[in-house]
Amino acid sequence: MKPTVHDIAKIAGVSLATVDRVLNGRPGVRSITRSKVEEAIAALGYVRDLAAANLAKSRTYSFVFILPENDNSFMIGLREEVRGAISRSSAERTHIRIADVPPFDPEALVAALEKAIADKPAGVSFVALDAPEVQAAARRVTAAGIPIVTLVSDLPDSPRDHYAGIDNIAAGRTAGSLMGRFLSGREATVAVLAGSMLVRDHRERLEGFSAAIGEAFPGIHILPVLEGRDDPALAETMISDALRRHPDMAGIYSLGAGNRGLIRAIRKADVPKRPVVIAHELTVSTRAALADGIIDAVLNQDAGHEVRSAIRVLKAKADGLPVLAAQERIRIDIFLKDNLP
Amino acid sequence: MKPTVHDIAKIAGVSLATVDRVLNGRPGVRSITRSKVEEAIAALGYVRDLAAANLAKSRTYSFVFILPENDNSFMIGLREEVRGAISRSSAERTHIRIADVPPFDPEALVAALEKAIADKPAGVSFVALDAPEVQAAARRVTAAGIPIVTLVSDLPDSPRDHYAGIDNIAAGRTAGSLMGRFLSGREATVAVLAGSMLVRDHRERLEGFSAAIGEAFPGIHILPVLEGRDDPALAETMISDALRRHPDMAGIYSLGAGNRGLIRAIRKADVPKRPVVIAHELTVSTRAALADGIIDAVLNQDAGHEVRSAIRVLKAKADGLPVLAAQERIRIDIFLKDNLP
DNA sequence: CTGTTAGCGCTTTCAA
DNA sequence: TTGAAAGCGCTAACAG
Repeated sequence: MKPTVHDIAKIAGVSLATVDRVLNGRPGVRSITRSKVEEAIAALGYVRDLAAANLAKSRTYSFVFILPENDNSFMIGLREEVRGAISRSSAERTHIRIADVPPFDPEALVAALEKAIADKPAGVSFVALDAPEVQAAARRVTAAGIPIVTLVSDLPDSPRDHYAGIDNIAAGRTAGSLMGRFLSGREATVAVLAGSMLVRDHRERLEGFSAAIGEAFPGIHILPVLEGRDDPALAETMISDALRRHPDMAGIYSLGAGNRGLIRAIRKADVPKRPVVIAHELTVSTRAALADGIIDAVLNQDAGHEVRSAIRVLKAKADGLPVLAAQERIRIDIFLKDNLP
Repeated sequence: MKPTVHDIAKIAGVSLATVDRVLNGRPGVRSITRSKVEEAIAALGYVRDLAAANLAKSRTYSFVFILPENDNSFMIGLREEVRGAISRSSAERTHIRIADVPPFDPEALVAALEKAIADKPAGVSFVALDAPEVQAAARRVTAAGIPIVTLVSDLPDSPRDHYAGIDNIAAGRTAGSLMGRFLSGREATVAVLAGSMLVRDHRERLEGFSAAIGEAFPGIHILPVLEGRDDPALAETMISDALRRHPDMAGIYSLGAGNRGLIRAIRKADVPKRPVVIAHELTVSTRAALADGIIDAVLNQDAGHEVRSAIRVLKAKADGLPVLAAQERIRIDIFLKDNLP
């Protein structure tokens, strides 16, 4: 039989309450008593039954998820996943609040973090913006003893406990390699469509893409980045223009959102040969374009996995437990039309 | 406050024991009483607290995992993952037994299934072999009320509750598409190295590969399949021979195991240009070959995910609970040297 | 500083 | 056919 607190109490010759105090590092135990209990714990190889403990405490983990009110499919999907987690709250002993913030607004994010601190939740998860004031706010969250998991976009040089998202440099490199291979390393001109170079993810993807191309495919020439602000209409205009100016354009890497516009531009384009297109995030539109052969590959991060992982990690951190690294690694999914889920 | 059995008892005007009997569909309740209780349950929107129930029952889920004593890296890794799960047993309230069976031996698998039935576990998971006697045995497991999750290799036309593994036809198609794209659709000869055409996974991968090539890359000619029995030494000989006979060979698809031999053969080969190589399963050797540029892409199934998923699903089935399909879908991971984990 | 006692939400004898 | 009461493993008052 698995040892319980009773066994410890018996062996150490103390009461349940004292065992509990030692187990939970609460004060008010003579060090001599404490060590007797600790010996018994070690001798028995005791491991606490978290479920029973949570039952006794009628514990629910309260978390705050701070999400940007972005209207692209990916962010909408991410929010949907958090809602899904909320609907499973009772079974998972969680209480999750979604805090909405305007996109790309560090001030608003800081305010939301302050509000979260006031709530004293068991954990906070947010889509980070790479700004000093956000880092400072994150430090305050940590100082308040609240675990942090950054979601989708990381906050380096901050004390966040975990990042639930992909390695964007690696994603960019992957896109670069695929582009190079699909173009067979021949002389070619490729365009890059980004949302904004102010966003860290986009900068990193571009960095990885350029590096991979530069190292292995010297014949490929990358045009200056087009910043489409993740806006379909703007993306459409920019890509149409670019295709007109460079009718020989052999490839397009779309590393941000707004792919609906990109897809429209390509469908309408009057070019001898469709360019190789690699985009990010599997959405209704990119999926359809992949199936139709308009897009050649889609790199994806699984929003559901990210949200579930963030919750698991926050729980573990709240309980001071280790996480299963392999389970929490967010993959860079590569989808061709052949392996669509 | 979340409603509890006490609330139900109060509202229905019965005792806890009766509520419990209704909740668990146990006999000995007048139908009039039963409906009173059911009304109360519905009115309150009651959902049972599984953790509390398991505590009261001091329940542990006992599972049997039947694994082939195969000595390739993938199977070794799979076994390692099951061991990892065993080491987490106490926290996860599971008791997992590994049953070893000789590989590719339907009789042995059937015997192991029979033994599992005798154990009366809460669930069984096994790497299926596609044989009628195995299907029959699986039916007996189901008849005994034991949930089944097939692992890595599926058993069609059987009543298995779930399959924790990848879609091998899609994997083959993916390999085919990548091969075609990497070869730019030019005239080319490619070889296929399989373990055995008697294994369903391998047949399906070949089927998908051939289909994808046939549909989109008519210039590519696929040589007759080489059956290397997942044996490195044999694979090495076969690939070396093939490269000698076809010095112009442009690609190799290795859809089984034994990749160490394949890699050695390629390293030693005296050919003008290295072929494009696509292999399955990320192992120490395929990983190194990927990094060195010997292998161009590796398709992988995450053994850790498969095992954790199998356990989650078996638990859910044992409790009659639904599963989160998105969480349990095993992806076809595509690794280039740029997105290695 | 330490122990007693009453639960958390559910299940399970054992009586009635 | 129903109910009372004890208990799963742990925690949290409240006394001493």
